[in-house]
Amino acid sequence: MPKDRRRFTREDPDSRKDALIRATLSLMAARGPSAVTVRAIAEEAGVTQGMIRHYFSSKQDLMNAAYQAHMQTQTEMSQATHDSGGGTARQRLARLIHASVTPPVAEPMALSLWAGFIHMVRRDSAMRVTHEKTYLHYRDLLQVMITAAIAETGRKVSTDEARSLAIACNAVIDGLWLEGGALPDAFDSDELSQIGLRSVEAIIGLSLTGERA
Amino acid sequence: MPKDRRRFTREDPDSRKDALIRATLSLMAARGPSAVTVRAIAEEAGVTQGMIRHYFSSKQDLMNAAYQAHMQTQTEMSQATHDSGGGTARQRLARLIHASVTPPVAEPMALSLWAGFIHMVRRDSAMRVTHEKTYLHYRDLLQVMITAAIAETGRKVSTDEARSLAIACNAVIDGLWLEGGALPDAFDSDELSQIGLRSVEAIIGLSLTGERA
DNA sequence: CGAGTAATTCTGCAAGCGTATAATTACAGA
DNA sequence: TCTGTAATTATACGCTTGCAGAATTACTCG
Repeated sequence: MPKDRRRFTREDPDSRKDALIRATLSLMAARGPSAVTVRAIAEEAGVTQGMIRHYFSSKQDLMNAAYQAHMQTQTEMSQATHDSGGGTARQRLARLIHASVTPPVAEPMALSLWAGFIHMVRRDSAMRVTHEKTYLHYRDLLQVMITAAIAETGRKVSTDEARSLAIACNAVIDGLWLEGGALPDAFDSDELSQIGLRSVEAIIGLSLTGERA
Repeated sequence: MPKDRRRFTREDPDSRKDALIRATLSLMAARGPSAVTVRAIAEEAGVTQGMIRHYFSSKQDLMNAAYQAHMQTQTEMSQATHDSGGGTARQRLARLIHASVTPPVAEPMALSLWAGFIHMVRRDSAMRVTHEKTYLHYRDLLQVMITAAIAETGRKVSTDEARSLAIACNAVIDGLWLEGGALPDAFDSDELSQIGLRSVEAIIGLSLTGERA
């Protein structure tokens, strides 16, 4: 009777789920969607494949959870810097922009993750809701901060105008994030951050750094 | 002796390859990377699966060809409008921007295609070369046109400055392209095009439409 | 310390995958 | 019209996939 069944310790559900989610994201980022199999996830998480269906109702369910976790992390990372520290609205806006186009928010693996999930977003309504919420939440934050930054200089903007400016600034940031992730070696360090800052300044017609462009 | 073997007609190699490539792109766009199987491709193209390995050395080889074909189409579509028609450099730049953020260049399926291929780009060197060439080609075109547009007003820009402006404008365009594709219902028609135009005007400090913002 | 139970591992299955190759067919040229 | 050959279809193989359920183990509670 060969008793080579592997030993294990019971862990609390949350840490097990977390391990599975982290394994999923790690595989998706490093090796693409086709490498995200239940067996690979289990191995990466250090468990056997049965655990996936024990803690999630299906592989797709785990994917949804992983996507949600990733988006939340991205949001938190880009906003942590600007929330803390205080300063003027312009300074906080500058910090938000910088954080959004530099690591750890902007890096090749984050782009891989985004690309790996985006096609599921189109077909899975739960994932689509997560996606829209995250995007609009970020853009709304941008809109509020742009409005505040402009207000500091005494000018006022209508809601419609602020919306357009936020869409534009969001596009610059998204574009730089995308390019930095797709061609990581094509730009100097800080180059994308500086370009992002100057572009937003030009779009909203306002210096964020105290210097004149 | 059941002779239910399907009838067929011989076609020239180019049209067969083209049908397989179009089927590949169609599946990738509509149903994502996991739906792109040799059997699905063959069915979509109206042939049997043996054809794929008859005309391509492997499925991956077909994927490369499809990616290349897609990128070439995108490039041609975005540049067709601005090349023809003449006009000032500013007018041609405005047309290029408009074409780049409106259908058929900017649409959900183009984004799906891009996302589906991007992870292969990271690992396959042939695909990476195609990717870099396409990206840099577009950005260089942008840089040339920005330089020309500014020159029309009598100003001059250094090469370094033109490069930064091109990266910034490319980011806006990419960002709007991405957002239009990811949330097709979140924007009015022409909204993204107008925002793109105004943003580029602000970044390069120049009116492209003859009006003052 | 012993029994119950839930967490975890293990094994198996049906379906689908990419690839290889044999069998057939359509067409060109003699 | 017949024959050779390349294009096309059809079939099969070995492997992997997601999923399901039985077997086993670690831990809790009396």
